[in-house]
Amino acid sequence: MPKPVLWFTLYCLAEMGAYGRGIQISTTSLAEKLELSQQSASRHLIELEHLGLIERHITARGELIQITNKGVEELRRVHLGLNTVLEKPTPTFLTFEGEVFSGLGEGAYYISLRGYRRQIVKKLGFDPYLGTLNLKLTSKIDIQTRKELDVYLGIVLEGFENETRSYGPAKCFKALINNAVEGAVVTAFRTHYDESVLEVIAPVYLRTRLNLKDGDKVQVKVFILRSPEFSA
Amino acid sequence: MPKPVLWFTLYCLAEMGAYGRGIQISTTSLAEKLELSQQSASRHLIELEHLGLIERHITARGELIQITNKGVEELRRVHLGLNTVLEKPTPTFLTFEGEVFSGLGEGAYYISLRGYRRQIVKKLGFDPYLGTLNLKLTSKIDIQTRKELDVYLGIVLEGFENETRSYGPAKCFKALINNAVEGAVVTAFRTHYDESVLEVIAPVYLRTRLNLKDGDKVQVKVFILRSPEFSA
DNA sequence: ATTACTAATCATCGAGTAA
DNA sequence: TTTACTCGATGATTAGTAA
Repeated sequence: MPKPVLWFTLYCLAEMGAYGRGIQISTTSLAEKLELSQQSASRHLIELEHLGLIERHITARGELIQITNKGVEELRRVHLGLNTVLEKPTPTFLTFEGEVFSGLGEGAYYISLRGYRRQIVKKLGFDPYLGTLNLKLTSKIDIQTRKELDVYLGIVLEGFENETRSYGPAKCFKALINNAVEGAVVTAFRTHYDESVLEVIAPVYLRTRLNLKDGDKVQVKVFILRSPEFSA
Repeated sequence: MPKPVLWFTLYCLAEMGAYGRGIQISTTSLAEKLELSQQSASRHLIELEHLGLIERHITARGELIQITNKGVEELRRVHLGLNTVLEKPTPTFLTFEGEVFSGLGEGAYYISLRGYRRQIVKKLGFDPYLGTLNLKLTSKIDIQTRKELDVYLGIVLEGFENETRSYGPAKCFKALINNAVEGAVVTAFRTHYDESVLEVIAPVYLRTRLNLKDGDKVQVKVFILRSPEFSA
């Protein structure tokens, strides 16, 4: 979590449209909105950039500011917290629809590692098929929803290291694929690769079990744990 | 708007349950959550109390903290802002159901004042019947929703003064009563009386027009202006 | 215009401690 | 145990100004 003052500046930027389309603004006008000096606005932007929460392109007449995925995550975290506090119903599951595509087989590699595999058996309750089903999310709303996963509590697979290298932690959610097979969705922890992809694992080979080929549509129901995580 | 640091402390308190039931907590344990010193936690609580955002009852072993309506409003304001930013659909109207009851006739008094009446004609487009229909909200969800009105933009009736005294500003929302009559809901601006009451005005005498007597249920559809207000 | 440096100012914080 | 004071240290903000 960034410091409250910085979070607030980030929030202000978002209100002005820096999420998505991005905005062009001068530090002076930002300062007015924040009720701070031009110098402080400038410093805040520098610090937010260093934290990786915004991207900037400084031009002659102001700067182009865009909130990064990491930045949106910080906003989303508080949003979820407020949802809970203000008694907005928190979903118990999220549904996605994606198209099957072939990855490069890294999924299979990671799952085959004993460090991960043993945790999957223990924490998810099944011995995974050694491969992942990659789903490309196409609708805008699904991609949007996908990002919400980042701030929900999931089942954590701890990072570990073997002789060769070290492996980071990952976050899983139990899931139901095509309303038929129980499995899980796996997301790397705090690594922002492609936000429009869902990686699914299951105890069985999903392609044969569900008779899938590239381009087929698949529905996934992802189960959320109650409260949003709240930590740095 | 309180300072960002204080807002954040307020938010933390809310997360711990200080909204609604209230919490018993020591400044030391609060300090841990905030990652601040006990002294700072203490100071924050003092300041929040001075701002009227929380109420405290200090006991031998910690203090009882309760977030006030004003405090919740501050949280709600940011929540709504985040809704907009994160592209959650903002409602265009809110619906309520309440029971008719007889007030003390102050409604009629206020509306009869030229200072308000002229603004109603001009800004709401009708000449109001000189009285209000009081609705008591009974369901918890309606009372909850009623509070949301505080942070939405409405049509503002400016305050004024006459020979006798001065009158504060009020906020209105156009409304549809029982899906039949067009009128408006009036809320005093930043005065927190009874949060479970809705005051309705209309160009006609609603009790005869809709054939209402005390205790009858009435549906009200309240129309919201686009964006939430964002100011002190 | 801009952004952002340095230096001076001012607010906030935490240590120590009283009640 | 508590809360919350004083006060010196820390850190954030603004003024002035360079680029």
